[in-house]
Formats: sequence, structure tokens, C-alpha cells
Amino acid sequence: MSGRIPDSTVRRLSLYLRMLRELGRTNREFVSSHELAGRAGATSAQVRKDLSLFGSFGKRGRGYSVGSLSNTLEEILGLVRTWKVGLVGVGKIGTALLGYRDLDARGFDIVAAFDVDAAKIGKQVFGLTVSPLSDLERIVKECGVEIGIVATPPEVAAEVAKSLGDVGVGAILNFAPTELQVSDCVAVRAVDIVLELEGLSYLLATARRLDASKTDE
Amino acid sequence: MSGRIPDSTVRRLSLYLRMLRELGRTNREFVSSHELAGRAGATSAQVRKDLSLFGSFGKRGRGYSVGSLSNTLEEILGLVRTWKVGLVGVGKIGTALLGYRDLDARGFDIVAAFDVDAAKIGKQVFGLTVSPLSDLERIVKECGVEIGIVATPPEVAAEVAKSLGDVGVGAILNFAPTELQVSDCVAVRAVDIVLELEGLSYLLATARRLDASKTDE
DNA sequence: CCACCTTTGTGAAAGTATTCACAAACCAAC
DNA sequence: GTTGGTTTGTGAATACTTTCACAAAGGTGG
Ligand SMILES: NC(=O)c1ccc[n+]([C@@H]2O[C@H](COP(=O)([O-])OP(=O)(O)OC[C@H]3O[C@@H](n4cnc5c(N)ncnc54)[C@H](O)[C@@H]3O)[C@@H](O)[C@H]2O)c1
Ligand SMILES: NC(=O)c1ccc[n+]([C@@H]2O[C@H](COP(=O)([O-])OP(=O)(O)OC[C@H]3O[C@@H](n4cnc5c(N)ncnc54)[C@H](O)[C@@H]3O)[C@@H](O)[C@H]2O)c1
Repeated sequence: MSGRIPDSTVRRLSLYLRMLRELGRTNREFVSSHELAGRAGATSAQVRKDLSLFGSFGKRGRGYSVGSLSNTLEEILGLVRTWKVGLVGVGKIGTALLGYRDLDARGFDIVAAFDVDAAKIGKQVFGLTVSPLSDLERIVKECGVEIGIVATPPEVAAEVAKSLGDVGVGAILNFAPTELQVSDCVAVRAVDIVLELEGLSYLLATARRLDASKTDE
Repeated sequence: MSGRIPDSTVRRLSLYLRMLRELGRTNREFVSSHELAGRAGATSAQVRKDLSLFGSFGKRGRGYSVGSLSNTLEEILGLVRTWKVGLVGVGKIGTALLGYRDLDARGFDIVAAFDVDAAKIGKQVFGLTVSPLSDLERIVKECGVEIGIVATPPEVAAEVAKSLGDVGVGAILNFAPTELQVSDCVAVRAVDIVLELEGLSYLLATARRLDASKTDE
């Protein structure tokens, strides 16, 4: 059980958990793989296979207990605790993230924010005081920051990510449209809005090309 | 040539293009698949296979012409034109996006912003006047909005997405942590920050579990 | 306790994506 | 022109993911 788990499975587990929490709020007791699949955009076989990578959690004939499967998924995903998050770059997107109340509720607590801009250092943003980047190491260690968010201009993102890794942060969420190269023991995920828009652009352009060639015939 | 192209290929094409533009700025003339692969986190075979899905663009023995491959990729990705974008929900993240100057530069022009909050309607945000949601249809049609961004609270995201689809928007970028179900002829991509953080949480938790079991032995 | 209905868990099959490996092409230098 | 070094384009091989399909398990009602 639980060798290498594909990324796509982990993403789906998050979606299942989200649905389970919703169902929990409506006091539902059991849910079938079929129903779980429905809203997560997966198939029922996929739900069962994803879960079977970690164990057997369902009751044949009944489905999955909403409460206990929620707990199991939270355990698997590491969401039984609150993670401490540090944010670097209190600009437009960084400020939005500091004000993103859902993060707390979901187990991600932003405990520190850093910037190099003297005008921002010392100011409170959504209740958190912005620290100078030079205090990164001290504060990350004192607060026990485990996840870093990079929200700086792309030119300095790689450098910032390296510092975060060096100082012991184990995972980074990167908003800058740049590939970070950090040590393998630091996990990185990117949120790349331009990339997503370009993906949409490709689909729109392809649809138009198809339309155009159909009209030509 | 060019049947169904995997999503992973399209994402990599964007990354290749990004690198090519950087190389272009340094006046480089040719680049090999090996070098292109390097920074995009791919292999050279993958670069060549991705490109070969669309045609033959390289010169054996030399590599790819930076300028002409850039143009080709822009053509493929539909980036030879500027797309008109409409944003719904001028809150924290919506405001950050309105101020994201890079989007213009990359061919995505936010031409309209909508909200339901009377306090926001009519105000200028980064040079754009916020319109009431009730004007969605009129403005989308007048301005020719082609891509919609959903930046509303999750509870209303599905409804907003449906409206966008109904008034003729062909593609949606969704920031709300909700599955949208829209007609198949509307393309959707999601930017789901909580999902990404949960992915990191899984990796951190797994690493810890491994550590713990090693120490136990 | 048995017949019947439902839904899981899982090998095996099908389908996708990535990597390998090499002939064909190009360039440069002599 | 021919030799040698380089790099593409691509079929074939491998690896990975998803889907299929069904036996086994649980529940219900008689
Ligand atoms: N604005 C958006 O909506 C948006 C969306 C997605 C991605 N992004 C990306 O996020 C990043 C930030 O964008 P933004 O729009 O918030 O820009 P911004 O200019 O508003 O903010 C950048 C912040 O980073 C700070 N900074 C600069 N160098 C730093 C360093 N070395 N260490 C710490 N802080 C530093 C600046 O002082 C500033 O406060 C960019 O890479 C951008 O491409 C922005
Ligand atoms: N804040 C962040 O950094 C962040 C990051 C990622 C995702 N998100 C997601 O983005 C969405 C917005 O988050 P936010 O933090 O900006 O919230 P917010 O409350 O600051 O903004 C929401 C905005 O949407 C408007 N709105 C509400 N109902 C509307 C409707 N029916 N039509 C049009 N506009 C409507 C509100 O008036 C408000 O201006 C949420 O779904 C959130 O989960 C936020």
C-alpha cells in the first residue's frame, strides 16, 4: 500500500475531501463512489482506485462513511494539523493572499510576511506586520515556518526560493512565472496565471481554426 | 498533424515560448532541444516530440531558430492577437489581477470588470471602471469579451460562470475553489490555491511519515 | 437462512504519455 | 567532396493512468 502516488490522484483526493465536507454539513452519512465522482469530475472507478492506493475504506453495498472518509483523507493529505506559512513579497498578489481568510480555515496559517520595500516594512497588512527580508532566517526558525509562498517579481523569485530552501522551508508555492530550481528536498508547486490563460488561448484558437476550415469546405 | 494535443504538451509549449523570448532578448539565434528542455523541466526528446506534433521546425545539426520558433509557437498558442478579458468579482484577488500589468504585455487585455457591490460599482480600479453585473451581457457583447475570469466568492461562482457562458464567453479562468459545470463548448481552467497547498501538505506529511518510520527501525 | 439488490475492491485490458535510440540531415573544415 | 561532429524527427519500447468488468461483501426483506 502507498508506494508512489500520482500527482493526479493527490489532486483528486483534495476534491473528494472538499465534497465530503460539504456532504458532512448536510448530515449525510454515506456516499457512493459514483456520487463522489460526479462532482469531482472523475469516474466512480477512479474514485475507488484512488482510495484503494491507501487502503479499504468503504462498506460494500453502502458506500463510504462521510465522516470517517473525511478523517482518513485529512490524515493522508496531512490536514490534521495547521501548517505554518511564510509569504515573501507583499505586493498586489501577496496582499490578496494575506487577506484570503479561507486559508486559515483550511489549515494554512500565514504567520510571517516579508518584503524589501522600506515603505512596507513594519506596516500591518490584514493584521500581520511586514518584516524585512533580512530577518527571513531568524523569523522562519523562530516561528517554525514550513511552507513558503513566493509572490515577488519574477526576476528575484529564484533567489528568494533558494533562500527559503536554505533556511529550512520544505515546500514552496510559487506565483512568479519562472521555473525555480531548488534542492530536490524542497517541494514546489506553481500557480502560473499566464500559463493558464495561454492554455485557454490555445483552445480558443484551435476552435476558431476548426471553424474556419469547416467554413472553407 | 495536430490531432488531439495533450494538455501537458500545451503547458510545455508555453514554457518553451517563455524561454525562447528570453533567449530572443539576448539576441541568440539558435537553440537546441537539449537547452530548451533544460530550463522548462523537460527532456530534449520531449521537446522534439511536442514540436513534432505540429510540424518540423528545426534544422538538423543546428537546432531551432529562436525567432521563427517563437513565432510558430505564438501562432499555435493563439498569441498572435490580443484576447479581450472580462473579470467578475473585484475583491482582493480580482483587484490584484486588474493590477497585474504583465497580462497586457502577454496578450490578455482586461477590458471590463463587474461586481454586485454598490460601493464598488462606478469606481475606478487600476484605470478600469467597475460595472454592475446586470450590464454583463451588454458589455460583453459590446466589447467582444472572449475570456472570463471568475473571482467571486465560491457560493456564486457556478452561477456567474453559467452567465458568462450564456452571453458567449468561450473560455473561463476560475479562481473560486468550486467545480464549475458549464456547457462543453466553454473551456475552463482553474487556479485553485488551496488545492495546491494541500498538494504540498501531502508531500510534507509523506516525507515526515517516512522519516518517522525510518527512525523507528 | 435465502434470494436479491447494491456497491466495493481489484486484476486485467485499454489507452496515454514519455523515453529510447538511431537513421537522416545539416554544417564546417579541410 | 568527403569526413566528422552535431542535432533533428520519429518509430518502437517502456512506463504510467484510466477504464472495464466482475467476484466478493454487505444489507434488506421475506
Ligand atoms: N498581480 C497579480 O494578480 C499576479 C497574479 C499572478 C502572479 N503574479 C506574479 O506575482 C508576482 C508579484 O506580482 P504583483 O503584481 O504582486 O507585483 P507587485 O510589484 O505588486 O509586488 C511585488 C512585491 O515584491 C516585493 N519585492 C521585490 N523584490 C523583493 C525581494 N527580493 N524580496 C522580497 N520582496 C521583494 C516588492 O517590494 C513588492 O512589494 C510577480 O511575479 C507576478 O508575475 C501576480
Ligand atoms: N484572496 C485571495 O488571495 C484568493 C486567492 C485564491 C482564490 N481566491 C478565491 O477567489 C474568490 C474571491 O476571493 P477574494 O478574497 O477576492 O474575496 P473578496 O470577498 O475580497 O471579493 C469577492 C468580490 O466578489 C464580489 N461578488 C460577490 N458576489 C458577486 C456576484 N454574484 N457577482 C459579481 N461579484 C460578486 C464581491 O462584491 C467582492 O467584491 C473566492 O472564491 C476565493 O476563494 C482568493
